[in-house]
Amino acid sequence: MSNADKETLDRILIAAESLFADQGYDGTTLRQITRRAKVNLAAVNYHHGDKESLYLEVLRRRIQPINQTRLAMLDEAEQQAGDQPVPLAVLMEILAGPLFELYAGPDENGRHGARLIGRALVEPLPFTETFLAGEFQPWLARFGQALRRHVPALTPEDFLWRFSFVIGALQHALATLHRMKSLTRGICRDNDHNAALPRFVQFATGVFGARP
Amino acid sequence: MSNADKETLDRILIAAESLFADQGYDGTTLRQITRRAKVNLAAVNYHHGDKESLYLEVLRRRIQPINQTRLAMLDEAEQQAGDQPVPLAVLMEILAGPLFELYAGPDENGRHGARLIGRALVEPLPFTETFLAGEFQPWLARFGQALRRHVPALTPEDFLWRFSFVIGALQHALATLHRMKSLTRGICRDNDHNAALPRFVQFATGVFGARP
DNA sequence: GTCTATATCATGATAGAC
DNA sequence: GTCTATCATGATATAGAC
Repeated sequence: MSNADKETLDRILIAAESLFADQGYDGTTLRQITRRAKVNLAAVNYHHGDKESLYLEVLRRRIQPINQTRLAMLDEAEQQAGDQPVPLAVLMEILAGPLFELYAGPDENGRHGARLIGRALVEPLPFTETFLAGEFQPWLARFGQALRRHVPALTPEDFLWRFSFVIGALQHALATLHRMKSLTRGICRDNDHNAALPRFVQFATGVFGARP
Repeated sequence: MSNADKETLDRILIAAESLFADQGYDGTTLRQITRRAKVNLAAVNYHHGDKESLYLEVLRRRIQPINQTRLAMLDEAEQQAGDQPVPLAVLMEILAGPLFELYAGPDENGRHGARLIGRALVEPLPFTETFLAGEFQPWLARFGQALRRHVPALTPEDFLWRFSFVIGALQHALATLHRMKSLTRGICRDNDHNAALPRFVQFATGVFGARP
């Protein structure tokens, strides 16, 4: 693949990502994307097929590395723990860390990607369902097992409800990180991932910690 | 207002509500709404002006009674508590109870309204911002004060982060209540508000309970 | 591979008859 | 108040020149 291709492709993906994160799938037009990417309208169809395919590519580009990292972190943590359960705080770091790192990392567009992941999971589009299920199911199954060991007395239903609450808190945090200042009347800062991650870990550890 | 008016108006609002809840604002067309409501396409413009006004009316119809109920419950709880803080579990019932009651109540369309509230708060549309701020700010301020008394040692920033996590959990629970079965591979039931509310109260009480 | 030009269609909104 | 008919716009997608 030539260099010019790569740049055009990347510009489209990056422009699409930030617009999808801000406005959602239906709220974003291909014209907005090509305008921001400074490419011709036809380029997106040529490179990515239709709008749905483009959206899935944007998602896949962010979700796959994150879930790979999570699996690798889980591997290492379980090896270190031996027969013992992986500590709760470590599990929650595995859950949230890669997302906040994407948000904060060297890739300045990562924060749009992280926000988009939160948004894509909240508002389901029909054509993303099987894709998202396939992307998350493998690592979520293993993560759930590891987490389950900390609360063996909970019924499966109780466990899943608690897990659902924690996932909701994480997605909400990701989706609002860029406007926390206005949401908190100036008390919290915008994009303050350094504040968010440890507080989330503490929060989530407490939820699954030793309580009735 | 004549009876026929009211029925037409209501049919439009109810149809719009369920479609907005399923597909979001941008994903829903006026034609879908009028088709489901079995009214003419022009009726919605005649009665409600444009699409944005209709959306705001749909939201207002659900949000106003809920926040009024919350304020009344808070009044009563504070009167009962006297100088003492209102118990945490009571506060969380005030936060979540009216929403789950709308979801489960005698109005069979309430569940779409409850889901829409969750969705409207997650994915902000430019033209809803001032409306939503105005609707929630009055009661949220009082609720925050009451909740704050349980964790006076927390910094304002820590407090707001925890509150944000809890709000996110609540919104996520509301937004996914109708598809919990598929999300949990059959373990939780769909629309099981009787399972969700007490578990949320327990969860949220724990988050603000006596922990470091 | 890239762009111009365009085909095709659906949308929100309205004018005007009844 | 309600409906038919229609408008202007902007959407996705593609055909075909270069």
